[in-house]
Amino acid sequence: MTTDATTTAILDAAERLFAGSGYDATSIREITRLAGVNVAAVHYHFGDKPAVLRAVTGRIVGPMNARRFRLLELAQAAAAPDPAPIEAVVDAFVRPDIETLLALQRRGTTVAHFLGRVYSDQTAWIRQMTSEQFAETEQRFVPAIAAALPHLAPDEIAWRIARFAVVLVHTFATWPADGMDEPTAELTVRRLVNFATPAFRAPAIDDAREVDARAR
Amino acid sequence: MTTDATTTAILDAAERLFAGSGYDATSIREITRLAGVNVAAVHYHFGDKPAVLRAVTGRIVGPMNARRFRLLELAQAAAAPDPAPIEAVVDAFVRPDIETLLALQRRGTTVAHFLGRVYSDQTAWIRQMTSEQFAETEQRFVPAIAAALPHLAPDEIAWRIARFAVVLVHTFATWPADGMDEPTAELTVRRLVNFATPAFRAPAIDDAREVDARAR
DNA sequence: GTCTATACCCCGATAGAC
DNA sequence: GTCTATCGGGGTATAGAC
Repeated sequence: MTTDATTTAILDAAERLFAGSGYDATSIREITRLAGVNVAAVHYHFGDKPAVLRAVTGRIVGPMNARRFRLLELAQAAAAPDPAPIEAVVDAFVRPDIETLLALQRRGTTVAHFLGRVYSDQTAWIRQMTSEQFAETEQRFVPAIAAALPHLAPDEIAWRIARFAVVLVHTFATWPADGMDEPTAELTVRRLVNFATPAFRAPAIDDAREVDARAR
Repeated sequence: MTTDATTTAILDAAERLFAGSGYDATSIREITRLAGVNVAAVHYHFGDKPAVLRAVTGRIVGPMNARRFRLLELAQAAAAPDPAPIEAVVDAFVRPDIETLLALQRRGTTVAHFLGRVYSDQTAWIRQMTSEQFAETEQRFVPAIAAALPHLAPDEIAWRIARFAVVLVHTFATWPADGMDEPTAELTVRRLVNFATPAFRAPAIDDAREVDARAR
């Protein structure tokens, strides 16, 4: 089982160290020292160092995405038969992450910093891992946004989601060291939604050129 | 002088390797191997490894910022006595970087990836270096945006600039491997400006609540 | 499943000859 | 300014006893 005590201790320690110093700067020996287990245990339970990163990431991202999809469905159900409005879709994108981190309490800060580092890492195999995990999110949110903003092509929507995701990841990376309380978290969600919604609503550049021409 | 051949060779090699693999994953020995110089030369010319990163960064960012400030002044002069409109300010923020990278031709891709890595690095001393370099930009652009959007508090403007900067850094990190041609670069600038302008224009969240109340 | 011991390698930095 | 040699350390991974 994955609930094995040694396995969990290794994951917890790795999460903390990756969050604080990044993957490259963290050694297996540090992880085992912090976890109170033997060096060989890591190789026995995970195989190699990349597998540890994959395991730490998967443990966090799985539930987070599940929550995100559920919230999107709720927003769509609430608006039916109309499409969910763009604010609600953006909210469903951001809120699950902020709330999950808040619910994790003390570990939330660690997890935020960990996600901030992994999701902005440009190392090829790490990028591949994160973009595979992100694929389902994109696949579900592009149609939701397309329904709310029918003037945008799917490619343009995907482009904007990717830029917005970058801002969200930056929020993780700069997560306050002492965590957030509930009002601050709510404010963060509203601030992000407020900032991003008009960006999503912007006409595509070809349309913008038409608008310019019309205004002239 | 800084035009010393050995110094330049080391900087060029370090830039390439940092761009491709990141700071941690690049060793001084690799750098000297690629530069065709001796290991000890790095310590003689720079002192230590962090100093190499600082030198590589400074060589790029100095001219880039100079160009950014000049373009902001031009935009302001063109609009005088009115404040420069927000589109023009955002354009002056983005364009110098894209154009500098384009002008660097083949090296532009390397420099873009290098900047993408350094400016999203969360290591304390690297963050300090980059935020010091960014301070002057913030200091100049906050008033320029405040003049165009008087409904926003300076703190809120700084917050939005920081988020937008993150998107720009992401553009560097995902710069096409074979570089950009001029039309693509122009399209990238317009796409970014088009996406970001409405985000800057958004009312602050307290104002937004008032707007919601008024609409009710 | 857990531990010790170890193989084998690379690292940053410096001393000192040239 | 450049090079060789070396110090003192840490790294991943595995073999093999328990």
